[in-house]
Amino acid sequence: MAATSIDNWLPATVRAAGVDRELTAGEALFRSGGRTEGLLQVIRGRVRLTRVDRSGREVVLHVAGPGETLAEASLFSTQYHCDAIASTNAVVRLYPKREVLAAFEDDPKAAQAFSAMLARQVMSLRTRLEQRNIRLAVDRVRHFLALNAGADGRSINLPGTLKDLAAELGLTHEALYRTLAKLEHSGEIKRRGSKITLAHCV
Amino acid sequence: MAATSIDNWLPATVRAAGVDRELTAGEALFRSGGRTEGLLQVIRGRVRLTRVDRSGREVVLHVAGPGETLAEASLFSTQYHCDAIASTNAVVRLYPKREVLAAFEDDPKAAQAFSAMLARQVMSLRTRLEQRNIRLAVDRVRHFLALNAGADGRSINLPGTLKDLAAELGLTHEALYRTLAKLEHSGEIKRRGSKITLAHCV
DNA sequence: CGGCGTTTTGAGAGAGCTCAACATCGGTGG
DNA sequence: CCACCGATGTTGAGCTCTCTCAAAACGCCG
Repeated sequence: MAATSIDNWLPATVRAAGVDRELTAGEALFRSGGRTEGLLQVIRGRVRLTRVDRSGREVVLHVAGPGETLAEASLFSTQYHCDAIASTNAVVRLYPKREVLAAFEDDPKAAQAFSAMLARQVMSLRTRLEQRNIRLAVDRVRHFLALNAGADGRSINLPGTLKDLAAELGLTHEALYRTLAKLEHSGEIKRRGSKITLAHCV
Repeated sequence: MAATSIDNWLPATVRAAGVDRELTAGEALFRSGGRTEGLLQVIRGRVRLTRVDRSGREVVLHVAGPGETLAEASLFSTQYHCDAIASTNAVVRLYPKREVLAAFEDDPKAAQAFSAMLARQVMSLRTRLEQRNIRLAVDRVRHFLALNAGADGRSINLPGTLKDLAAELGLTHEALYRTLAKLEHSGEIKRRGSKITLAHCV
């Protein structure tokens, strides 16, 4: 995930220009049609991007959590094309468009780093989408474990809670618990706290 | 989708440098560890990106179809980090790295267009991922229809076959047929060939 | 200790998948 | 022109898996 975060490449000049803003749950960060201001990053809480359809129903495009950037494409357009609403109390950081684009012009390396980050995000998202094509929970978990095995190819350190993982995998937490229990029972994996070890059939 | 394709922004100079290559099903386009050559686009057929895990099993990262680009991140790295294998007989087009990166250096606008395209792809992928979080087939189809309604907000032209759509939605084609039939029966939509019209409750 | 969130297990229902049969359509070749 | 074929579209029936609802054990922190 680190490679898909802006925190690694953002030039110091841009970083210094970052401005934080607090939002209360339900408050709009921006509205469709509004003038774009820059690159946004969620610091705390969650912000959802939505569109409102003809019949007035809200259609969710994405829910961004801490660390994630928001509406990157708006950097290259003058108006927002969806609404951003705080789902919880939240803090977002704004890097003004002027500074960001100027950094890209001055320093082709920075522009390239930005492109590289976006390209990695595309890869990562496509992989997660591929994962969702896997029907059976067991296979989906196996896919995740295989992809997230450390350098030794056998152990995985879970970053957050199992509930979070369940959400990322598109399973209920109960389904994930059961699946992990089954895998451990069958001897395919071993668990110690938030660490999982694959017992590869040699 | 058009906005997420390279066909719209790729400078003529780069486009002229494109080289096509034919692959037979099962043939490798590149292998993990190999030197990266440039930006790849699938013209015909399908190419899958995979990694091989410890136990020798193949883990699929992505399957790219006609029009899609492949391993964009490899533009910014010297080695591939996965394998690309033709799943069917296929034709891929290679835009040499030299030409592409040179175009980005010479013309900041081109670099920006590339970033913009990637940013739109990220948005689009996140939206599709959001869609997969929707459990019920009916709601998933509604979400798709709401997001893909034309300018009038009421009609949708299906690009491909319903089978393709089913795959994109993560449903079996049977489930999609049934869901559409149900929606049409209930009067929520109308179908004429590959065109669907929403009958919004006024 | 008493709450709160995570982890865990149980039982039941419902949704979609699987398998299967058939209709439809477009193209191909006799 | 018609028979044939493959792919798409459509509907039926049963089954399996996951979701949902529920309850309880566990750990953490005030």
